[in-house]
Amino acid sequence: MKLSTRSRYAARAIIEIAKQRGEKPITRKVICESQQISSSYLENILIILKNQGIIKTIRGPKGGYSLAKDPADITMFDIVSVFEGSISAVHCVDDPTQCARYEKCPTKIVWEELMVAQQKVLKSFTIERLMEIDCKIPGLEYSI
Amino acid sequence: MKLSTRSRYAARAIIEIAKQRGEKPITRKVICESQQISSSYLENILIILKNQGIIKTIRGPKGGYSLAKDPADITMFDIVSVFEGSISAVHCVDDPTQCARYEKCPTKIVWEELMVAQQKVLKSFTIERLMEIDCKIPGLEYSI
DNA sequence: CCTATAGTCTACTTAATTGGTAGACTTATA
DNA sequence: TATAAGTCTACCAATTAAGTAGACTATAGG
Repeated sequence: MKLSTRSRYAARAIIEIAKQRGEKPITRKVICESQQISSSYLENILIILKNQGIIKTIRGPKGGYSLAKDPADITMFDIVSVFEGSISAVHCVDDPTQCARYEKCPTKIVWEELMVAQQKVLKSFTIERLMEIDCKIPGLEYSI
Repeated sequence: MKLSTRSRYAARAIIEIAKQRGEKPITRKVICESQQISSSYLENILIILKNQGIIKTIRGPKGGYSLAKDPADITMFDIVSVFEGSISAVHCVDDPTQCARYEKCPTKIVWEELMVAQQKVLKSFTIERLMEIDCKIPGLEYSI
């Protein structure tokens, strides 16, 4: 049930990007330095976010990353689900044909409710909302 | 965010054990056959459940597995948390000292709410409740 | 046009985890 | 005392996660 570091790094990077408030793109170097994430590793993550249409990029000097849509239209669910595949805990919840006993399986009900609860929480957090929560503490960084 | 097969097998095995309703222990062989789980693999899982005081065992002929407590006192949270470690998605939610920025980290709030929501769902499902939901369909089995 | 900046692509490495298996050993019933 | 059961130790293979390296491409600005 652990979230991959990819999801967590993505969340932190997106917030860093959102802080620019559309003024100018932020470079990967700056994100890495403030978030203490390896640049090459973050590259993989940002490419995926770009392909998902969550962020956009500009190459060359003065280039960098910026949000592809309004912070109010990006949720934590959008970000996390890219890296965790489906967020459902069990395959059969996504694809009931996978399990012959699906219709009457007692445990299935647990996994379904779990997924619904998770989605609800993740969808409730937009980047906009997180920006309101955010506050800068220079000199401190994440350890995970 | 996927649940390991250990958790899922454990849940299914526990339900199988609970079906005996304390009459006599059920052998691993019987559980495996009805649940289509490898006996050696399930052994590892059942040992862990035993060490957690969730089930108890009797060795030798007429031996097998039975619940160590009342089905109403065993929740899905008890079972899942053994195999997933903590169910929290991120370390810092368990141990805030791990992260220097914890106090004001905007993403932390998401992971915390996620954990709370998960716990709530898992704790709401007791084995007793699942037994009421359960229904037998002989000849069919789980595919996952 | 050249150069420096900054993203992109491909491919690798390493370590951990997951899922699973084998076989010797212990316990206890009949 | 034979046999049915759980237990312990140790291994194996496949996958995924995390991270790295280096060549390549695009573009702003002089």
